[in-house]
Formats: sequence, structure tokens, C-alpha cells
Amino acid sequence: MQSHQILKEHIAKTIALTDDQFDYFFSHFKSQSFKKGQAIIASGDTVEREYFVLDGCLKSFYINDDQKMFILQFAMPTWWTSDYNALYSGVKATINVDCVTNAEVLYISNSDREKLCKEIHEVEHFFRWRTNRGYVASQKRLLSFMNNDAKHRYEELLAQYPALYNMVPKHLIAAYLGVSRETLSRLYNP
Amino acid sequence: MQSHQILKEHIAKTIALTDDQFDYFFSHFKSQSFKKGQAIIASGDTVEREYFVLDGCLKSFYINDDQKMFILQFAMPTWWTSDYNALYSGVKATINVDCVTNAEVLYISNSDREKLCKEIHEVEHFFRWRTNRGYVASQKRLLSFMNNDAKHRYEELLAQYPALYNMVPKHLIAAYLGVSRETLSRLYNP
DNA sequence: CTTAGATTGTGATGTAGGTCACGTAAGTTC
DNA sequence: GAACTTACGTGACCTACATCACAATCTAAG
Repeated sequence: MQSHQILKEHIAKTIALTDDQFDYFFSHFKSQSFKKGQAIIASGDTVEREYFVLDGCLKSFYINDDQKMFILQFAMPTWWTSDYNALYSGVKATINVDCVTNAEVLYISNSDREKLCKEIHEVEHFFRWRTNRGYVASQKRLLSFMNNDAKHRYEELLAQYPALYNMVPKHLIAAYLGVSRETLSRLYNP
Repeated sequence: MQSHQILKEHIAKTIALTDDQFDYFFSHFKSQSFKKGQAIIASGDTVEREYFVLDGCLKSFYINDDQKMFILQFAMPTWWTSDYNALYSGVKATINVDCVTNAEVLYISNSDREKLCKEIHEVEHFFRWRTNRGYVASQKRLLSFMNNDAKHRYEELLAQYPALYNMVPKHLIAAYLGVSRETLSRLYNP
């Protein structure tokens, strides 16, 4: 499927744009291919773009002072990702984004998104709802962290993304769950 | 200060409305007083409104099956709160909101907010940015949970809201940090 | 084929924080 | 001002998970 069509169907779930409007909207995106392991945003970068995944899987993650990795999000097809704090506030990136698998993405610059939001009211509506959903999801995950143990969170994750199990190495799943890879290993090999 | 003025100054930080536009916007809000301890949203409710705090302090929290409380947010003056999952999706509340102190709030219905967002492009922009900031804050808190121990999170909280220390009982701070009140007590009485 | 790097399992041991139990002090209510 | 309730501290013990160490596969590059 064409990237044009993938994005169009994704947008159409939230707002109704005419074909001309969508073509104009789409003209602000560029596509790019990445290889497995390749970095898209590195800590310290100036972040100017956000990414829409067409194919493959990205991860956004934080590396702490002890070089330990914490994964905020796996971005699958039709997911958006970036270091939003850096993108919105203009500060340097503290979050990294790279490729778990080979990946195809569309990207749009922060300024083009803002321009489109201003020009087309419906587009602003779309981005408001996208963030609304992200906010609710983020609060749910926070609650799960406070409330549930690692085993419970692991089952939750697999229920939500069965594909992940055979797609990404276990130490990345551990980094998403916030446990050590050893503990994760013991969870399903008791 | 009048509630009209408090909301006006809050909104003006993000968007520019004419006086007439703001008056129209404001006409969709109603004010309400609550006593300390009073419930605003209870788990199981249908949620139709979101709340803007004028004075006092609210908390939004989750109660798990063991009757253990987890605080998502303390809402201070000029903060917004609700069960956003319930509000946006029309499902029953799973989050509770009540008053840590006596409180004055403004509230607006979900349908009036959506109507205003449609009628006034700038208003939609305001709510998009409000959620953007909330999303970034929520991700930061999630990272802090994964990365830092309870003592670190406690110091972070006090740095961010020094007022809380003398305003809310310690067991609520513990419920925000995701530790038991005993552990919190031992953190600052070593 | 061969070597180097990932990936995963598993034992031994350490620790942050939970739970239970009890005591004290400070508000509240009648 | 007595009777309750809420807030807070603290000791004893328990548990989930981290860390360290080592072995076994598996994969990819030369």
C-alpha cells in the first residue's frame, strides 16, 4: 500500500478532509527508509521532526547515567513518535529514537505541522485527538506501573501487542517493562 | 480575583481571544464550591465535565482491588482535571476526583468544550497545547518511576511543588510517589 | 568454516521497599 | 472534656526484583 493511502486512512479515522485538502496535507511529509539499529533521534540532538511509521518498528527510549535503557514506546505502523518535549519546547533531545527493525517512515517538521494546524481547522482537531489518546494511554501505563508487578505488566503488554513477542529481543521488552532481562526471563521460565 | 479573570489570564498564556470571544467562551463554564474531602467524580460515574481549579487542591486517584490508593495528580489553582478516559470515551469512570482542601472550581461539559473547539479555532489550539503539555509531563513522570527510587522521586516532587509539603497529609504524598506511608516516613526520618 | 557478538537461561546473593503490629499525638465531634 | 478518628513514627520480618557470574545457543561477518 502507498504511504499516501496509509496516512489517508489513518487520518480519516478522526477527521474528514477533501481529497484536495489531504493532498495538500500530505505534501508536507517526506518519506525515509532506515535500517535495523539505525538512529533517528539521538540524545542531544535538536529535534525538528516527528515521525509516522509506515512499516517496521521503532522504539523511543531514555538512557540514564548508568547506561541503563528505559523504553517509552514501541512505534508500530500508523504510530507517531518523536521526542515531543524537545520537539515542542525547542530544547535538546533527552529521548532517543531508533529502529528495532528495518523501517519506512513519513516525517513532518514541527513548523509545518503548526502551519497546517493553523491553515486547516480539522487538522488541528486531528492532532488534538491524537495527543488526547496518547495522554490517556500514558496515564494508564503510569497506573499500571504503580499498581501491578512485572508479571502482570508483561501479560498486559503481550495482550496489547502479541506481535512484539517474536519481533523484538527480550531485553527490549524488559526495558519497556522496567525490569531486568534476568527477571523477565524468570517470569516465563519459572 | 474573579474567576473570569483567573481563567482569562490562564488562557491568554497560550492563545489570543478578543474580549467578546472570551466572554462567550467563559459563558460555557459554571462555578462550584466543594468542601474538603468531598467527592467530585467517583469510580463508576458517567463523566460529563472537566474541572478548572480556581482555589484549593484536588486530587485524582485510582483505587485498586485491595483498596489501595494511587494518586495520578494533585490539581492546584489553574490546573485542569477529570477522568479524561471516561470523559473522552464515554465509558464509566475508573478514576476518582475529590478535594484535598476546600475548593472553588469552574467546570465545562465535554460537549460544550467540543462545541467551542469547533466554533473557535483558537480554542481548539488551546486545548491541543494543554494536552501536549500534559502528555509530556506524564511521560516524564513515567520515566522517573522507571529510573529513580522513592527518595529521588520524593525530592523531585518537593522541588516541583514546595507548597504540597505543608498542605497535604503525608500518606497522600506517599500515594502519589507510589510507596507505602511507612517507607515515606523512613525516607525523611532516617 | 570460523570467530565474534548477540541473545537467553539460571544460580547465588544483596537490597529497597512492602506488610503487620503497635504506640503516640493531634484534631474533631458531641 | 471525654470519646473518636486521623496522622505519623518505628521495629520486625518478608518479598519482588536487582546484580553479578557463568554457560549455552544462535547469528552474522569474514
